[in-house]
Amino acid sequence: MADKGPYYITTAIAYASGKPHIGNTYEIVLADAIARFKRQQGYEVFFQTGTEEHGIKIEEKAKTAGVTPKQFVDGAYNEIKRIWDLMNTSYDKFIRTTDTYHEKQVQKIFKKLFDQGDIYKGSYEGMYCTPCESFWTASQLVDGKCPDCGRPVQPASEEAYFFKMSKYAPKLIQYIEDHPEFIQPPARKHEMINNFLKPGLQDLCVSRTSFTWGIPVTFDEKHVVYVWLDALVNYITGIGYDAGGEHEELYKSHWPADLHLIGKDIVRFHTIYWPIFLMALGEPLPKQVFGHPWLLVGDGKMSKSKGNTIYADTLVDMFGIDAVRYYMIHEMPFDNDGVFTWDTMVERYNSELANTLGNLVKRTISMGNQYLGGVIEDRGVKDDMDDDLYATVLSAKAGVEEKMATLHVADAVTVIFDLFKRCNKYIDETTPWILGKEEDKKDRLSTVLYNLCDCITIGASLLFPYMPDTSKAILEQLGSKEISFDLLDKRGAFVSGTKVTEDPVTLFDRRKLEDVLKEVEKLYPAKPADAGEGDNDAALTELEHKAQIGIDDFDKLELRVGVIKACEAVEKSKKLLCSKVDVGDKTLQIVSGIRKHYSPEEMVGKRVMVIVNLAPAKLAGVESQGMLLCAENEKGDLALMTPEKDMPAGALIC
RNA sequence: CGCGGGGUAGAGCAGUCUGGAAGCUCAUCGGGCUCAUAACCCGAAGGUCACAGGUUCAAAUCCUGUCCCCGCUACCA
Repeated sequence: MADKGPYYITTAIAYASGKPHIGNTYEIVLADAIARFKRQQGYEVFFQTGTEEHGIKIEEKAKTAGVTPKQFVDGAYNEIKRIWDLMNTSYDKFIRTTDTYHEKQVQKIFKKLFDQGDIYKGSYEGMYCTPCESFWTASQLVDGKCPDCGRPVQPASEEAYFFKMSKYAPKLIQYIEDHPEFIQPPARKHEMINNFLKPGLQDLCVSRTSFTWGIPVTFDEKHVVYVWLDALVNYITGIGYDAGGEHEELYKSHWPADLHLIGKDIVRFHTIYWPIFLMALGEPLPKQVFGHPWLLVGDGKMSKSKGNTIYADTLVDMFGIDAVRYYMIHEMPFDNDGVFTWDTMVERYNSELANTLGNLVKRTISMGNQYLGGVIEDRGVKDDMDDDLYATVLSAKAGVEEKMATLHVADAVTVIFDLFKRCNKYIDETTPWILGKEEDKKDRLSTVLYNLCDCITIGASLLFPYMPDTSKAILEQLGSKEISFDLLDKRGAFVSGTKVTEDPVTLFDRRKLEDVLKEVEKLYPAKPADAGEGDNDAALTELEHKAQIGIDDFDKLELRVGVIKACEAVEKSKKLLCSKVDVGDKTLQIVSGIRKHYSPEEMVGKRVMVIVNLAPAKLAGVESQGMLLCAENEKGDLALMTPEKDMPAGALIC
């Protein structure tokens, strides 16, 4: 096969905080399909994935678990790698940000950028959480509070290193506009330019002093390198970049990357910060960044028996590796989030895998054995029907290439399954079981079955990048060999006279939805029905718990019943309501992000739970002097907390 | 008037750039076939292509306005 040159593809590195769920697993499978396809086309592919192992969160999780951070990430790494391997992904390199060579390069890179003036020492203005000793930027805050402990934060400043983002912004805008294919899907590009680049980039804080589980800055040891700088450069350190210019061969041949495959949530880091870091280092920018949508877990009707966290290994146990790969690859729209449901999983499995594909292979081989003793020869008795069959089959390769060129991976798979469907139709058109009964039609019969084996060989070969095991299994049953990609648009992939297997195995056993649901029920036992609807059953959700506190911590809070006297929408906001709340001896003005759930009218008169002694803050320019407490479920629905008996405004909650 | 994406058959989606008889999968109904995994093949029913205007011989597709949904951002103390 012709060598088409290097192709470097990466996934984002997975955060080593626990077992990856199917949403995380989707990315590696998608990347694997692309990588395998590119190899098939003849590219010299290098496919990198890995784990991000630093940061305060990991430091804390390790503490909670009573192990060292390193022990903790070793465990997470093993689990992540196990899932990646389970999914049969063909990565060439698995990088860990705790790998020594990576840490060394990060330190050299930091130093280099400092020496050339792109990184400078300044002070970090941010929101500080005293108990956690952590700084947060406004965007990191969760509900305006510390994302870790949920407590209020105060403005503060500390010494930190900054990267001069603004210096490179014009060059980056130019690059993005000159390379319309750089950010995919295109919608993301507009978000980046309009939300970040056009308003002006802020310098990025690239060091922290608030935790130690990170890569130390060599010349100022109380600082560790900010996690994103550490993480992003994995794409170059993994293939042998050296900040001193002593690059390894792999780096020379494969950088810049052809594709960074990442989740849509981190597009900003990959299309703004990462390119700017590279510009500062004087290295070329990656050719394309694709922010893929998310694979979500929907709930649908059978909610009682379902959880929110589904892991790939659970699915593999039930359906097999390739069926899960198929689902992940095929059920995802190009730029909309996809949803996993058990119904859809079973439906795709039965309809496409068992019926269309599995059954096709089985019936073809069975007929070959039944009528021809298993030896399939092309005896040259042709018919117009054959040309029509081949018209579809031989154009499939071009169809797949076209779809893959724009990363429409799901559509590429559809093209292949259209091929298999056409084969099923051909069987009905040619009625081999009738030909088989008449001695003088034997030659025609043989040709018909030859054509089928030929077409299935082509289809199975095209299928390889997406469902490698299935592809191999089909070819093996046909007695066929792996076919060079260049030959997949020509007749004759299947060698005339080949003997097919005597007892074809069923590739995909049909599954009954009710049986699957029973298994699911066992795996995810439903919580005893307490509420009426039960449609947001959280039985299996792993809740994140906060550190235990003492009664004295609780005593710091002043919680009282408040009565809402007046309420109006905050004009400049979509989410905020501004309420005047009577808390007994005074009326507080409180701004809350609940506009989606409550109208100003219905708020008035409600008795609610209020934190009275929260430091005031401005939201959308409006001062807020407290906080209304709400319960929130995983879907984001909110409900105000109200006393279950009538209590007066100002009643202490304790 | 912050930026962007979307609203197409019961469900899930394609088609919109480059106007030219509304398509795919599943589900439903009818028929065919029996090699095969209750499979496979054919056909039918089912859509005012969010709404209202406009351009055009012709609009799901182009233009204008309106209504909903969803991301991102600012701001969910």
